Amino acid sequence: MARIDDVARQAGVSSSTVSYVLSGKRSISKPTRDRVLQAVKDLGYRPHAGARALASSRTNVIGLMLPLRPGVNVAVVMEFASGVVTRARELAHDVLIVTADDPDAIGRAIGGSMVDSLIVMDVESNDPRIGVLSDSPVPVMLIGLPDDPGGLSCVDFDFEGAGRLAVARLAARGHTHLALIGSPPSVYERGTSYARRLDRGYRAACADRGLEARVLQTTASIAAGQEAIAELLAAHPEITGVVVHNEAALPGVLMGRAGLAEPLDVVAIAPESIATGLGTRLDLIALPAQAIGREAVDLVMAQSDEGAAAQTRLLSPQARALDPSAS
Amino acid sequence: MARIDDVARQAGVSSSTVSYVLSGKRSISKPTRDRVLQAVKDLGYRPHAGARALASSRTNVIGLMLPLRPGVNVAVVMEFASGVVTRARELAHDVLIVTADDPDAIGRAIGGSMVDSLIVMDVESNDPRIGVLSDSPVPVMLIGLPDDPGGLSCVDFDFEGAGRLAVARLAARGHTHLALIGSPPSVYERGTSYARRLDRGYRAACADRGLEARVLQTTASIAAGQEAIAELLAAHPEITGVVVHNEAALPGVLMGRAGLAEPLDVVAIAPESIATGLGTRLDLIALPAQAIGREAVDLVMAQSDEGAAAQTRLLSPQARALDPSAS
DNA sequence: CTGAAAGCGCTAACAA
DNA sequence: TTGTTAGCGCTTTCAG
Repeated sequence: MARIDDVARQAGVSSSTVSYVLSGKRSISKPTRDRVLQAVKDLGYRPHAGARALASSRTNVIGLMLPLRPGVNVAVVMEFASGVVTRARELAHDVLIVTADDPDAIGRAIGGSMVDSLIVMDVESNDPRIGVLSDSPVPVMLIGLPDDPGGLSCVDFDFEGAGRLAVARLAARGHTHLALIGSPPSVYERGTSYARRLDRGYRAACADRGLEARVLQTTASIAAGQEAIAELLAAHPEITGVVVHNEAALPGVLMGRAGLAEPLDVVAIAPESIATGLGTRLDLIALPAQAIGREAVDLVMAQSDEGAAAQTRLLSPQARALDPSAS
Repeated sequence: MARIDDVARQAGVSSSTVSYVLSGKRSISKPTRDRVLQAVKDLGYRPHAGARALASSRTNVIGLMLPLRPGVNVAVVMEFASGVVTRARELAHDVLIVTADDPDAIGRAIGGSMVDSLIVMDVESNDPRIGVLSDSPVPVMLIGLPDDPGGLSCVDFDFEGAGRLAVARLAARGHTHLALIGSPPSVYERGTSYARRLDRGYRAACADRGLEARVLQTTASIAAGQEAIAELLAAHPEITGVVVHNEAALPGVLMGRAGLAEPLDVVAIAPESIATGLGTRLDLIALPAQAIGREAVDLVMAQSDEGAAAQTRLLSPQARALDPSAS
């Protein structure tokens, strides 16, 4: 592997000049720059990431802490992650995976100066990691919204707004008896904030309209979705509209709906890529997971590069009718 | 952040002793070691990853190149990835994500000495990356089986065997008219080897038994799965058994089956975690994605640590009846 | 506009 | 069993 001195010699300059050409931190005359870049290309020179990190205390790597425990919806996780990775690459950064269940991982990544910043996914209302993260020497970005962010930045979807919007959509179409087919009980119990926030928005919007706010916590499986519909309509045949916030159960709900005599109006909250995969007509409130991932990168980079302050950003919900037959 | 000299001073030893205690590359008397470890703990010392990489030319990071293009089944990708990440952590390694669509990524990761080895997912029959990877200075492990591995190691599922096994299962249960609901046409066209290999095994096993080998390339969506069943039985009502190798369409196939008058025997090839999520009885040939990920790590580490030779390993298929109601 | 040289924090000979 | 020391390859003052 060629080193910086090889490039310098080949271009007839000093190694510092090569460094400056590559970093652009100093103006270099065009002829010199051209010679250097040519030498870089000729030799296939790649700066050694470790040496660079050691000398500059910057790694150009973002840590991404993601949940790998059973029960999380991997498709949704991947959607966020791909937003992070894609945006990071656009900004010339790489992404190091840090698994959430490794207790020492945070320390290793941050303390070991492996990353310039850290994005933490799947943050719960009362997340035990927040304490450790709060006095991290590098900027930390939470995806999710804990009860107390402890001074850390957060990005997330406005789930409360999404719950309200879902009810508004159904109410506007004349429905007066609704239900929410929600996250699994385990997710509620774990205190995952998005489930609670969606619930809150849904209930508030129902209350505003004097509607009864039924909620069915539903296991994450297609079968559970089917059962939920059957169960719901058996107990409450007057229900004509449901909100579904459970990606794994959604197909089952739609299957259940297909078998009904009376029409059932469904508003789903899910990433668009997942909803379109269902190939069904659907009123969708798209969970912009990719966009949130990208936003997380932008915000955390602003903090590490420009020393921007911590902030919380919620992305607003937007509904759209999905109609695969129309495309 | 405490540095190695701080630890050395605190423990009353030299920095090299600290280094040796931490790496275990030299025997250290118990009292000395204890003092060092105590100092490490007291100061919250973390070795600087870059400095370590620079001095030792080892990063303890594995690169994982994964497909992020639209159309890949993220759930399946994540399954492989989680196997890689989990196993890597067990072996005290971290994982750096390298996206496949970034043409320069391989060079940056390998040339920049960011990783000790590279695992490449979703390798196609005639993958253009193989050329570059073949003369990589670090060991490379392919997940997938190209026509010509170019001297690189490969791990994959024995899809051909899985195709044979699926037919054997159905034949053993007395079926004589079968069909394969396979990958989307785009996957076949892209030359993704697993689709072809499964196809080959399926056809061979059919041929062995004098059965007609019908194949329906199916789009990756639930709706497509439903349509596939309808279409298939409309054209060939004599079919009583199908093999499904299309995770996204599988739920649709099962929905379609539920609506039939005659029973339809289904053998699915999919990761177990995906199949169990369906909550249905199912004859499953589990695609051991996690195990493959783990195996990839083990093999590539054997290469980088012990200089083991490149090799190809295919994991054998195993069938099992899935019955959620029984659990 | 360019160069020389002092580290960044660690590992691994080489010595003792 | 432990210490001394010369780098690893780069960035960035400080000089010119």
